[in-house]
Amino acid sequence: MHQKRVTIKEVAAAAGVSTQTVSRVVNSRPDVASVTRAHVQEVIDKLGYQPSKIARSLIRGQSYSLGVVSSSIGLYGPSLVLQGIQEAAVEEDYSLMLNILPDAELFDAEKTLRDILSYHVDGILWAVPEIGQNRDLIQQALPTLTVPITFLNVQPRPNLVTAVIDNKHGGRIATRHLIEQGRQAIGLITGPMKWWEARQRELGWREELMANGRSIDESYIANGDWTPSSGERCIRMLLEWHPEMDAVFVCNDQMALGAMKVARQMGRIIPEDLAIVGYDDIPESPYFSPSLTTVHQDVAEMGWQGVKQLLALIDDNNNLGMRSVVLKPNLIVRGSSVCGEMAQ
Amino acid sequence: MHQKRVTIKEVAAAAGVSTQTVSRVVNSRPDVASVTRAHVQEVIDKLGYQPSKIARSLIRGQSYSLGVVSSSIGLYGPSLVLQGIQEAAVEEDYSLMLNILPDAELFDAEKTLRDILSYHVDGILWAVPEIGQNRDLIQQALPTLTVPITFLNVQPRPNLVTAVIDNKHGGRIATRHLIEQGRQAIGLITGPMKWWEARQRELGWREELMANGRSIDESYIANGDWTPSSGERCIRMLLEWHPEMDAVFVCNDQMALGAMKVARQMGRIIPEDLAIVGYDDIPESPYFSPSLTTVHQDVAEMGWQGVKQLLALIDDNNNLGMRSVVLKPNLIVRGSSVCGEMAQ
DNA sequence: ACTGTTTTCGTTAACGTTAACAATAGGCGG
DNA sequence: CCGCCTATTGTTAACGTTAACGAAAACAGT
Repeated sequence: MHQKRVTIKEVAAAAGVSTQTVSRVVNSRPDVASVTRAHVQEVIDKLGYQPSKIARSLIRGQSYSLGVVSSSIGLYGPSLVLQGIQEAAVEEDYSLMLNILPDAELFDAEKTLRDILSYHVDGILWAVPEIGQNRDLIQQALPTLTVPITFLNVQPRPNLVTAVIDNKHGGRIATRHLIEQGRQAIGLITGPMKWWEARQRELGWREELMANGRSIDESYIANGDWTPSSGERCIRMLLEWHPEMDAVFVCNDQMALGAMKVARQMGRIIPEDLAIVGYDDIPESPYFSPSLTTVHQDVAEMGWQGVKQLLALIDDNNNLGMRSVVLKPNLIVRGSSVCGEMAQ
Repeated sequence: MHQKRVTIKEVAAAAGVSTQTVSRVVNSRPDVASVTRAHVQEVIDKLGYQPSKIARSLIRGQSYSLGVVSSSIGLYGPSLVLQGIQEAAVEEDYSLMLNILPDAELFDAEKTLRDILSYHVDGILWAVPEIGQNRDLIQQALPTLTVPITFLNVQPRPNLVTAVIDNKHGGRIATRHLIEQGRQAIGLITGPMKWWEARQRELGWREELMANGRSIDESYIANGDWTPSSGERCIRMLLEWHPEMDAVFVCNDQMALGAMKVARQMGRIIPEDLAIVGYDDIPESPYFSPSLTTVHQDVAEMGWQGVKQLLALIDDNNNLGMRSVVLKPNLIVRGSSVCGEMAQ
């Protein structure tokens, strides 16, 4: 029922030239007479010929496709990363082989990579969050890799090309803001501590407090798991143990949502009694009640940068220009942390 | 710096057999002596040989890869669809070539499809929302297609294989619920009317009202654009014009978030004065204040179904079993629509 | 006219794999 | 011991394309 592929041979036959000449036209080589070129092009258009990228990649040893390994794109961050990757790839005329791991902690890295490599991708983008020891899973497979690889949002390591966001800095600016607002007792609701990103955000909170001469009370920390319900649980715990708490840095917006809801139920007015700063700047956060002050990070840009790096690695495979990229997040101040005019 | 690909020839040489024998081992053909098979397998493992899927697809005319065209995966729905597609693809041992359109309304369908086809995909999944006339863009390119295609969440049409969610039904059950709660004046905040899904949800609202003998007042409708800020704008308009309104069906959760915020600011108590039902069941909606009653649809399942259909088309390309799939959404009742025990 | 240089085009082989067929060896019945 | 069948392995060609080389024709300079 479906049309058959049009091949270069059919075009050549129809145009009365050799396949090589057609190839030259397709690839805009200079050594074709302009009359011939026009004629061949005409036949190409008429037949709707489209060169086969896979045949081409066999002979050229380059496929103009990248493998992307991602995970949990149901979350806002990861799906934006993917979007950034795609945009950069399109711009550079690359296509993407996608592989979404169903479980970011437990996967067969070897199988995944082999699978991707069997499509002769020119490089691989590793966009899986660093959780627990999941980096080890891929670490072993690395030496067998036949193409360059770039890592997104993992702990930078020597000999690894990475594009990351400075989560620690994010934690610092969030905390700094609360200090500047005159808050005295600043709590913390973390993400799952297995996550590198979560640990960095916590570290930022610690460092900023210390830098301002505050002491750190470990019982000011509650461990969440990114979900709104964990935010509820954590804030309840914190406020019961420490009724004096007047600010909390919540390590993502979803938990902040849950935390604000419960805090209100417990009689706290936000931001007067309790200032909240979130993290991620999800599209909903400006419309929380009150609107949420949060840390914004350009994850799409991170994806974009990862692609750029990967292409650089592909082009100069002696890794001379190997550099990691670090992006800084920035703070979006809204009503949940500032008393007065910004309220509501 | 990177290892070279190990080819079947090297394996054959190292094992002292012909490439064909290696091929037979790799593909688990029966006609290999078990001694030979074991030996070859050993060499394969030692060298880390991975058959090239692109060479294989050239000769076999089947690549075991599917093209996926998606768009705006920054939204919750589309990214879940993608996840469903991926899961089904993995299960069926297919890989995905991903193409995310930066603009769902304006794109070069011809170029996109040609691009994907040049990788010899076995089929294409069209997961772009139907907006305005964007279906026409691809319609023209269809006859030139060399592989089957399946459409996700578009208006079902004859001769098209589709997997869709019954958005009209979603609109009906949302509205029915509000009627059952004894609401008298039920407003509507729509999505952008260019979207097929948005029109269906509106239609559901209309039909359900009519089925219950209610008259329809066009000024009870406000047109949003999926964003929370449009929800704010719409609810303000509706409540100013119709202070008697005691319920609103808001066509997605993000707009519902904005609407609830403004309604509260305007002095309405939810759900006592104003009941709200949303649509999508985003992860945040249980934690809105009050928690949001909403229509849940299994978009991942839709993606999964689309893959199943596509594979069926690939296998029997005379389209005998061509069938479209329609999934029904269901209502999640929470605090925003029910007075009493569910409050808060 | 002769040689050298371009310009233009074709031929051959190769990328990594498998289908189709051919070939070899061993087994078995007579 | 011969012919035939079966089990196992090898050979050749092909998938669609391009690199590398070669060849023909046109042109120019002497």
